[in-house]
Amino acid sequence: MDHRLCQHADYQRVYKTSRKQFGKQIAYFHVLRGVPVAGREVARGPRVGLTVPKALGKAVDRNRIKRRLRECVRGALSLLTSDVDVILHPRRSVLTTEFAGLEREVAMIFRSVQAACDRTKNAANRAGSEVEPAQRVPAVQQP
RNA sequence: GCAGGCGGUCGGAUGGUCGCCGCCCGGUGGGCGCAAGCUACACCGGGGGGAGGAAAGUCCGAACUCCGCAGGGCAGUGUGCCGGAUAACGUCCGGGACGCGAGCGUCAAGGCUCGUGGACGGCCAGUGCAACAGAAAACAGACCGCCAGGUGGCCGCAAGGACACAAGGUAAGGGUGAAACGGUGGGGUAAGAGCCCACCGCGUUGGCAGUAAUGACAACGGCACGGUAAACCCCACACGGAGCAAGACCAAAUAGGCAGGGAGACAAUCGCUCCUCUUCAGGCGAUGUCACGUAGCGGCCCGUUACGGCAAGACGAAGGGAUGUGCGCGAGCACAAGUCGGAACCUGCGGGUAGGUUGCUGGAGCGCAUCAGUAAUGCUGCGCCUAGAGGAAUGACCGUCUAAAACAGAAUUCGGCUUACGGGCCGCCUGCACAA
RNA sequence: GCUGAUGUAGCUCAGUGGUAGAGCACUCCCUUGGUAAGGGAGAGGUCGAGAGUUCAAGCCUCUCCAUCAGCU
Repeated sequence: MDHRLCQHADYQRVYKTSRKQFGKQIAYFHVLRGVPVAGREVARGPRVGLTVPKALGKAVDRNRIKRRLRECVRGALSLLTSDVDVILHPRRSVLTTEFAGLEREVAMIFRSVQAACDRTKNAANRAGSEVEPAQRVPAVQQP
């Protein structure tokens, strides 16, 4: 299963339904993917997208940022277990910092994302057993 | 040897561990097929390939694709010494003239040699522009000046001297400017002046050399023809427009377009028929029966249940009445209410979106050699295949050379230009130092 | 990727090749008991950068830089 997030529509969904959170050198968005709609195939497993706008530098610098981050994501992907979409917004300092520090940061982000997913899933299960789910994320999951 | 300038060339190498994107081969599974086999899907194994000299800026030129197009002209845009190269070019090569720098030479200039630079046709077709300064800025003119002679008075014994005035002569000197109808030297003169002479510049003519640009030479002229065309313009030549997000093919859902079906029959009763009422003609509806369509259920042509076939869909004739508007003193007359649409559903067709496939890399290609050419380049032969993605592939870490490499990332493809760039190598020129 | 447009004072914009301007904003003065308005004076510009043409460039030509917009 592809762990990349590609479609423009997917990006829009993540941006709409989540709030920006900040790490030291990377800002990130994350959202749980909804229940599969009948007749529509939905990808399983975590997906990660990168956004590197033109303001971060010229083509060489942007490519380098993406490559370093992809390498970090490859190492830390096993930390994400649920069906979650994550978007990373790196800063310019990603170009120059030590690679080991970058790896630590990505791992930390993924751990916190996974923890947040577990929390919301448990809350949804408890609430969904009796009444209408009042939580924000499950409400959005309805098609 | 060092420093500087110009041109060319290379654009980190190598080893290890993980990882990314195409391609090829083999295997397994899936799918299709009676089979042989095929396969665009998934996985595994192996092999091989994977950014640039500028990939950049998008400044030119092409290929390719679509649109337009009888033919010709105007307008517009671009190019602009000559010859050659090329698919083409604003590019490249060679040559010429000109500018700049250095050296040699000269009293000085002209000149010679080397290097180097550039959008280098035409102001003897026409029109325009030139602030300020200056007397004067364009078929020239005279401010301060200079000048023999004339007139006037003054000084002086005289020779003559200085002054003023009018009419002239002159352009050497002063001064302004970016630019003032040739420059230097000599003669000449009242003062001057190509007025005359020598050299230079310029122009005209002539033949000579050269494919040509042009060059050198001779004779003559006697200075006229100032600058600006990256001012309008003239001359010569070239040019249709858009661009791979061009274009082609396949094509879901939803909405919408077009065509057809839906839009049948029978009997009686009760109704409707356009502001309203009455009558007539025609038409229509509801209820009923049968047939039909759609959906569900039952295994089925069949049965059964539900729904559907629409504003009671026509618009004609005669007469009476009400309302509104206009006209009319009024009686009254005229006009108006309101328009033409077809439903659910089914079938077919065409356009077309998401999405997919293609265009997509073998080409005006690269390397080597021979030959032609001063060269750019071309012919021939041999060898090579060298990214092709689609949110977009080359990375991370550790070694060694060696220290951390500079500018920087393909997106339809080529030929150029321009701009950015650490360092290495090669060639040419200049200067300095040392040695012979 | 392709195609266009624009850069002038702190801001918004003018500017036929001949000394760079307007409005708002800023500083000082007058006016007022004080403020605003009004009047007067003043400061503020590498005309995005660099070359070229020209006697002379904000303007003409070329090359760079930055910003904005359109095509999907």
